[in-house]
Amino acid sequence: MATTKPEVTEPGSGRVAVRGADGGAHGSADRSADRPLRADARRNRARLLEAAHAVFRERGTDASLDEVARRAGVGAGTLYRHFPTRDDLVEALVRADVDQLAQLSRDLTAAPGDPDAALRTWLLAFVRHAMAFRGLAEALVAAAGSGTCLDRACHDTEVAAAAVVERARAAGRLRPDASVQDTLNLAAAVAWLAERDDDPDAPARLLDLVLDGLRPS
Amino acid sequence: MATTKPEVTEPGSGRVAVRGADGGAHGSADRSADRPLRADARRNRARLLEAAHAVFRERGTDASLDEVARRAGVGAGTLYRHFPTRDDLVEALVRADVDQLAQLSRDLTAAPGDPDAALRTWLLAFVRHAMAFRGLAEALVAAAGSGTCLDRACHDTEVAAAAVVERARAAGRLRPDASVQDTLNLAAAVAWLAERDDDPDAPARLLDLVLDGLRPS
DNA sequence: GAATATACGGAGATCGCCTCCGTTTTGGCG
DNA sequence: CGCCAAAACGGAGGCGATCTCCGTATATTC
Repeated sequence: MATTKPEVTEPGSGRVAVRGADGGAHGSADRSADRPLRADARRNRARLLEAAHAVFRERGTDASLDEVARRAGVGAGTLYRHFPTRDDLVEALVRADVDQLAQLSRDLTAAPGDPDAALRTWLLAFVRHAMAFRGLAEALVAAAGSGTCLDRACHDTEVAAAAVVERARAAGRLRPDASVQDTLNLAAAVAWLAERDDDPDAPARLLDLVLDGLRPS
Repeated sequence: MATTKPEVTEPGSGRVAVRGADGGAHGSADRSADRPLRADARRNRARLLEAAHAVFRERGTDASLDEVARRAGVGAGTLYRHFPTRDDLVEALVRADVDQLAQLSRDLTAAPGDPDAALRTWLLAFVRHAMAFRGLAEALVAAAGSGTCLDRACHDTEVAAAAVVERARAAGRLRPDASVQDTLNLAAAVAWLAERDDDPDAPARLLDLVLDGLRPS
């Protein structure tokens, strides 16, 4: 989602799906048996994702969830059953992007080539993804390491980042005192800054500024 | 405020004060005549600032304004009369810090010494101030150039920054393609990252990372 | 010690979050 | 089929936050 078209049909369309956040304020236990969703449930889930995509794009990740439900043509209860917290919804919207970033990381580290350029390429892709909705960068940084559902996405992203970062470090193109976390955080900060700037190459420009700081002196 | 003690008595205690944000959704015209506030009004204003300081410190700049009013022992109407928007309140809380930063800028540029070190000193002070409350960095960046009341604070800060930045640039210690805005924005981003990190020298560490990127290669 | 401008306060309209539970739909099975 | 239990739906409603409106109270002025 997000950058890619509103791909309504989820990867595992006929399987699993809901999975309470559990880490959050919602005490409800995990739905342990993961039987396939009923037809109407699947349909509504897709509608919700589509509506959320549209609404978040217009108003940012802080948009009203009731509005999402309204625009999806379902009741509020249905929304919260599928996505117990806002983060669950964001996570679902961002999932495809996260997987794409993981793939990109694999591609870049497999191919021979400048590890430095690869790092820049990957980070720029990350920044672009993190700018899919206003407030997303914030949500990602806030979720990192807090056990939230969105945290899964953060963790996966961090793993993907680690490969590219470590390769650059091994090639002596990254200062040793800058961790993977630092790198990712600073990239998120770039997205955070660039998201309120209509200049289309603000992301690249800012990223290059901080990236120069991350190289060894 | 913020870093300094809860200095309740405002600089111009007997003069001026309210000044509707005007740029916002509040259509009411400016209170043109700036006659002194009535005694009770001045007292309530001070109580509000004190309460806001405490509440924002505990819960960040997104805290409930009703709670601020409650804790100040005044009605909601009184709060909104004094500070029509949340930003007005934040601006008032931050005012003293802004002036202090302006002073620091003057001191640093007047004194002889390494312009590079001066830049770092000033930016670090800025980062510290921007971390006074959770959410402050966000509010500042959001307000910049949006005509809001908080925008005044941003502008003053930018002026203060410009002096220090331009001096560093003149000494060839800053890359030419990094503007004052960039510098300040990146420092705000550092504050934004550091505010959810309990490591007390995260600010300095992160600032040094980005500062290295801002120097000429 | 009025008179008047000024300021106060809090009830209440509106909106967003989230839950609860009566109702509806679906999918399997005889 | 038609029935039934499980699954899912929906929206009313409680709660808390924002912000306004206006009757009341208080300072200042003469």
